[in-house]
Amino acid sequence: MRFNIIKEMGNSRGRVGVIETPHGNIETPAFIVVGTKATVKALTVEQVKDLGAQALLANTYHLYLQPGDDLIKKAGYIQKFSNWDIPSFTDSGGFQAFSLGIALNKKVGKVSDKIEKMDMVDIAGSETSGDLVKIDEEGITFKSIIDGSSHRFTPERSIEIQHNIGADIIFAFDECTSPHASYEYQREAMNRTHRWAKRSLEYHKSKEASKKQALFGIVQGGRHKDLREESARTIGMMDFDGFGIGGSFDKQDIYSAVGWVNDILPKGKPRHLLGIGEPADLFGGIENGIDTFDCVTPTRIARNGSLYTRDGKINITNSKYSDDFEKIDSECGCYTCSHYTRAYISHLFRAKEMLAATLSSIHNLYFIVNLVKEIRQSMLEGKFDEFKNSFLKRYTHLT
RNA sequence: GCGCCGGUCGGAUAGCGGCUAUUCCAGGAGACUGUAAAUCUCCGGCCCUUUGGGCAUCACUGGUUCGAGUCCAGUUCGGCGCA
Repeated sequence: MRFNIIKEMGNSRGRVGVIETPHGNIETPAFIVVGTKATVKALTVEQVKDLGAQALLANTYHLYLQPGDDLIKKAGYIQKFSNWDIPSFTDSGGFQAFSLGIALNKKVGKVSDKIEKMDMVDIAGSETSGDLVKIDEEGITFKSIIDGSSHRFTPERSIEIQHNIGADIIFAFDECTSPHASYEYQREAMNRTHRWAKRSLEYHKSKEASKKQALFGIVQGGRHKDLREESARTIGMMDFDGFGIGGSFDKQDIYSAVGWVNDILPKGKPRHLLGIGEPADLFGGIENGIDTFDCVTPTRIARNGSLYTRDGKINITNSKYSDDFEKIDSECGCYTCSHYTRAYISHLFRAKEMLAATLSSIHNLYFIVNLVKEIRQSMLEGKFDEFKNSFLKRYTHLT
């Protein structure tokens, strides 16, 4: 993998670049489409490519459990197995320490609106007590979400599985903490993640796969400036090919946290912001030095009836759309908008037809993927701020 | 005409003497950020001084009872059977 920076913005941390992988280039900034189980839900990979996606991201934990990483290797890696003939990423499985642990247990998300002190006290003590996950120094013990069987991931095992899956860019094994975790716990988890990063890197470098697959280290530290900076220094000094910024955020502080980190990370390597992708977050991330994003939001909310428009999100199942014969977004050039109306999509949801998920996912992914492309273009033209302001003004209905 | 069975929210249901009448569907709204998500949450009689409170309600009328959707009688509507 190689990363070339084409242009740096003078007035912010933003940059335009190209990541070269064995399966093609990614023009950055870019939105990476999530296909956890080696499929983007409701879509064929041809549909995903047609809407403009440059790369895909799958998940180590899910593919290890089903169908098994050995099988994917045997099939000819993920490129052959699932016909993903474009650049690909795999997440390390570390996020599941959070999503199947404390997040499930306490029903909290990774991005928090309101950090309440009472919650912090309640949750800090039981941070690792999720029913499906146990964390220790060596690794993480999971219960399978499929059959309840017990499985263990260590940094070495995660990398081995990711080698078997064969994505172009893979991630070090890390621990994602709850935004409600105490400072002390965030520090403890961050330090563990650093030790795991070193082990992930050493294992990776010892294998032949490291010549084809790039390994990104992950910066943690929650929403605390000192921890984020310490994590960026520690991970940034290691010989990774690029970096992921992970963990939990206070909704208001995502961009500042990203900025703290990117001021420290080496400039010449790509930075991926893990799991963030609301329109406003894309602008905030990019101007703070993020090169790639992945996020489930466009596809998940699509399946649940929420669709992006230039004027904000709409819930297409609302009764007022049942006889609305306009496009989802009047300015959208996606396949869905060029062929179907709001009324039709609304009908498909009410009738519980599968096509609702497909057409909605195409639209939302197109919206986000191409928004990032527009942002990239605005950067090349030196009009980032102008584009950002006009987009967000309209999207958030603020005048 | 006689007999039997039944009428509970828009639909379908639970409840078989007790305190807040259940659940599912349809309907309305909201949530979702490295996917246990085609998922989840909330609303659904009326009124008020609405973080609460009050009054109703199980076809209708009357009765038994401390207490009735529930038991009894009649009425009414519907289904089935027999003439």
